[in-house]
Amino acid sequence: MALEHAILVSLLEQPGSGYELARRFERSIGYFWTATHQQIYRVLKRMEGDGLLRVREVAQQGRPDKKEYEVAAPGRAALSQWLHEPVEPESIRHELAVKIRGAAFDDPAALISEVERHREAHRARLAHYLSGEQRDFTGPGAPQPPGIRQELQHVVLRGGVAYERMTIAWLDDVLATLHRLGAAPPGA
Amino acid sequence: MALEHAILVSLLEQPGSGYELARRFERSIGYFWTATHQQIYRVLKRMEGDGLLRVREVAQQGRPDKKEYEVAAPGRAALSQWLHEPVEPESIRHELAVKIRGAAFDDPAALISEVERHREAHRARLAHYLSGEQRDFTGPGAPQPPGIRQELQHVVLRGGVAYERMTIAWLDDVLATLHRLGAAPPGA
DNA sequence: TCCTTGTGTGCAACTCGTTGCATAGGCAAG
DNA sequence: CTTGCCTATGCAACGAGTTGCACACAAGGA
Repeated sequence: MALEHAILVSLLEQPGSGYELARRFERSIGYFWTATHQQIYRVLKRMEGDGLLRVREVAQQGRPDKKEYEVAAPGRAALSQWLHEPVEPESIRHELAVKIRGAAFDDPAALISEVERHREAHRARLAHYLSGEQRDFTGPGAPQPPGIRQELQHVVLRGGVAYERMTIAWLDDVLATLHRLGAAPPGA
Repeated sequence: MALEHAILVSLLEQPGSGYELARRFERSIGYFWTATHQQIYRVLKRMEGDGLLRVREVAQQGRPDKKEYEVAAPGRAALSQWLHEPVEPESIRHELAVKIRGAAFDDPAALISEVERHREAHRARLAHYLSGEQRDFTGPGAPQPPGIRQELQHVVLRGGVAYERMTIAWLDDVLATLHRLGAAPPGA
């Protein structure tokens, strides 16, 4: 059900079409909740049917028409209700960790390039977060003083930054461990 | 498909029944991959049908019989193949982050108790990891010198510890932010 | 001219994952 | 002796999420 809520939040921040939402889910909101355009279109249709959203056909020039969605009163109420009920702390799912444990039954050194690839992806994401932070929150163009919305978006972004930094440090630890094991004789 | 691989790793570490696997997915492997017993039983059946696992009926006294699974040669090969192909870096899914951004459209202060609850859950998980680390890796009962399997399990556990520490620090940041906003006048 | 890229929406089929329920025996506490 | 918990396996139904494909039009480059 969380996709619904992520869509409500995103549409409250800014009304938009399914396509636009899909692109937001590649950045911004997508940093901590992912969805494909298929899923988004399907859920938007259902939410509209449930009266959570209003839709408006918008003609555009040089582009196909779009359906712009915005949050209706029941949608706002649904979000508010969800905010007041507890959600369970996340259960992490980390494929790479499974691989690392699995490497004990194969060749640990073969994982090195894979881990380096992940490290590079996280480094790039961190750089991306930091430039976004500069642009939207700490740079000269940022709203002064920041509103509640900016404050909350910023603290979420700081979480992303902390996550990436922690992950990069851990991947360095993993690489050091794999190199150490590569130097030692293999065996189960 | 990652559940299959997590099961292969877990059964290589120690053969066992669906029930036993389900319990491992509540600790150990479950720290970075979750699954319910339903899913596990279904996947075990499929994997056995695909020849990845061998099954053996084991009679027990005072308890129902169980089916003990162990990895067959094709299962080992499937794991090895997976280890050699790249997986995409994780897309995080963090419901609490969605809530925090959503709080801008409701009452931010109402989230405080929820965030505190999460903080407590992460604190408990960290304590649990640390005691497990002491028991299995850094304490006096740990194997000396550690084998490859221990080294890799340990580095994964260190990742869990780093994750929990980072998360607790971030939740403190979130709490400070929410308190600061609570002192200021509300408004969208 | 054709091919690719981008905007915009959507169906169909599938796998993954969750929830509720069912069965069945043993064991322990009230 | 009944209630509840633990071990142990499983079905059925649903919801969440992915993948592949399709259509339609516009713009730009080869």
